[in-house]
Amino acid sequence: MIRLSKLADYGIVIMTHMARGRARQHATHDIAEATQVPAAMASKILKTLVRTGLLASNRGANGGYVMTRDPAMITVAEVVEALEGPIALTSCTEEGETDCGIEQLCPTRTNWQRINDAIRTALAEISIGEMATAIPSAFMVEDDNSDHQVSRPPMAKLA
Amino acid sequence: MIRLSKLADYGIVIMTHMARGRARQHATHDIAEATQVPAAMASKILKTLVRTGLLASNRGANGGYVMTRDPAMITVAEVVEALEGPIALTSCTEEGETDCGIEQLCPTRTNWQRINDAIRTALAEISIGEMATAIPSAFMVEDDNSDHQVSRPPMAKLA
DNA sequence: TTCAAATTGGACCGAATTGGTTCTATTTGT
DNA sequence: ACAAATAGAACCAATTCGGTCCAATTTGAA
Ligand code: FES
Ligand code: FES
Repeated sequence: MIRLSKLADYGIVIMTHMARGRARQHATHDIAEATQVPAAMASKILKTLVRTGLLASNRGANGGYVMTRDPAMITVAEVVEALEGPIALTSCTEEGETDCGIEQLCPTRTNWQRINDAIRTALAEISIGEMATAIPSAFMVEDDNSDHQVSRPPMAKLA
Repeated sequence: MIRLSKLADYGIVIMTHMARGRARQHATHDIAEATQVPAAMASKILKTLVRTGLLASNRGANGGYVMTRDPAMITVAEVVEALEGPIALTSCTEEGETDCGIEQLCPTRTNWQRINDAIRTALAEISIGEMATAIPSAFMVEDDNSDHQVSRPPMAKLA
């Protein structure tokens, strides 16, 4: 009923991958290959993740991307927000858009806010760290190609 | 970060309106006027709400739409689902789409499910009744034109 | 110093989705 | 018979989205 954009979907997959790998730094090419996200797409995503501060980059030869924080401290909400742009709330709740006289009273408005909050909270309660390591390690497969792949099965649709 | 379609947005506004008005039956024209949703649009929405069973219709002259349930018993989740089509979960979780070998183990998958559930729950925890009547009645304006309007300010963007 | 491996930023495009309209058929009260 | 409604579907325009491509820059290494 609510669709998450592929950008965000991919973004989470990528972050999860980076969190899992023991390598501290990852190059676009490797990430794309491992996650099956089209390289150009992955690049685009990585770039914006840098802009938003969730990743840092080392340019030039032997460059790559590094997570700036402990994966356990990064929420999926952050990743999604980073990729789907600034969190635009209901137009009514936005600054300066005082069109419908009864702002202070309108029940619909406050209820929407409740819904908004509920969703954001849900998304903020799961960390990339969890996404990456929720499997009991005993069950982990040898070669880490068990990485979550996007190939055919994208994670896209929500709820 | 997550956009609700205008269809769903409008749908909720319309249902809320119908819940609020003391009239049991509402004609498309009146609803459109009251909510500022373009008439054709409103019509389309009402039709599908009937198809999904949230509304009943009386055809012919003096016809109109009626809620089939107590507004307090209708959740926003239901309205949204009714209008945005069947709830498609992650392709991986859908039947028959067993592409990525490790379904049983993939942590990402189970976490997505958690997120999905969290969101659906959030949406299911607010009833149309609440949307319509959350204001302490003491504060209600005389003429019910204080109805939530869509005109300029649509409720569209979520979280 | 020159080359190759990387990231950066932005423009760009085709396809899918969405928001919205319109038209015809059907039902029903008067 | 007529008018007021809903039913259903086709249809169109505009936006958004998924994805690609390119020119510029940075940096390690031969
Ligand atoms: S529409 Fe703006 S407050 Fe209700
Ligand atoms: S991608 Fe299907 S289970 Fe992880």
